[in-house]
Amino acid sequence: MVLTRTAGPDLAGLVLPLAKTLTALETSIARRHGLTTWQYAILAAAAEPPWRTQGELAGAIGYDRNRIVADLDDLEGRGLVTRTVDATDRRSNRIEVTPTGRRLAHSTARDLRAGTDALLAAVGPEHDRAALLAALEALRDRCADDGWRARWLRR
Amino acid sequence: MVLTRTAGPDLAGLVLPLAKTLTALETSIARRHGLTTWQYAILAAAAEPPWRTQGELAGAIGYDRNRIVADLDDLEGRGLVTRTVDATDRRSNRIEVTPTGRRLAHSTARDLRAGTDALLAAVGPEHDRAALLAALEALRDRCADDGWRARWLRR
DNA sequence: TATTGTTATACTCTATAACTATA
DNA sequence: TATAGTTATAGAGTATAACAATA
Repeated sequence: MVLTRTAGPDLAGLVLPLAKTLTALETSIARRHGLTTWQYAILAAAAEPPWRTQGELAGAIGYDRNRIVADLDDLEGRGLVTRTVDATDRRSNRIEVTPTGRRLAHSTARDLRAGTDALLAAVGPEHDRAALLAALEALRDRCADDGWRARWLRR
Repeated sequence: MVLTRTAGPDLAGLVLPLAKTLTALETSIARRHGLTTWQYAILAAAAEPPWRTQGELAGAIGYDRNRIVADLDDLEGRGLVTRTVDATDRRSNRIEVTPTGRRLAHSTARDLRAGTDALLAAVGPEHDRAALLAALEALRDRCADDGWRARWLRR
């Protein structure tokens, strides 16, 4: 969101613009396929069993159970997912992706993958790329570390 | 913002959560120093000469000339910056950071730096860290590349 | 009483337009 | 007329609360 001007290596100054671009890429690609980024996330997450309820689905992609309703209304209306009341618990809905929805999710994922690959090509040889991804994984794990979060993210 | 489930290395799935955490870190640290992230960005950018006008300052940090007004009102009211009409062009304001504002910017930057360093410590030896930063720079530059943007970011 | 889906409401951040004073 | 600063307004995205049906 913001520059953090410091003398040394500025991690935020490197990562934040990159994240902004990746978000724009997701938005652009999803849009070309007639989806919002959340709709694509829903489709992609729901495409892999086990089937989930609406709430679980929302939670699985970091969305919320309130907003997912309208998106599912739209996806269902376009024949990309089906919503059926669970016979064992009539409060909850089972979400299933139709073959059409599955194809759409796959083609979107393919384009998205091609776009990020075209970005990653800037990093050079294969082993540099692997090292980058490994380092990013280490950072991602540290981000989830309770100790680090308690020390640095408490208000 | 969103998961991009693909088979191979998922750049967005690695970078986006990291960016979210870095943003949360900035928000948290700035808040501890009584600032919003934008206010900190303003203070940090204005702290280094050449002195700028409001609009240039906003542009320099990716902010906009409308919203910076209220932030400068606040910063000025707290004695962290001064706003003086430019004598050569009475339409524009010259923004200057006070010694107090400078100290606040520095202490905030120090904490921010310490937080990201604690993250980067997860990456291991010094040369791995350097390689990561170099790779991120390459990605950042590729993000700005007109060819890539035209191919992947057009709507 | 608790939970699932649903709807309504409010809040934050951002984007656009319009006004003033200077040039 | 054009520009810098300012103000007001509208929009997207998000978060919170309340409701009906079901358990």
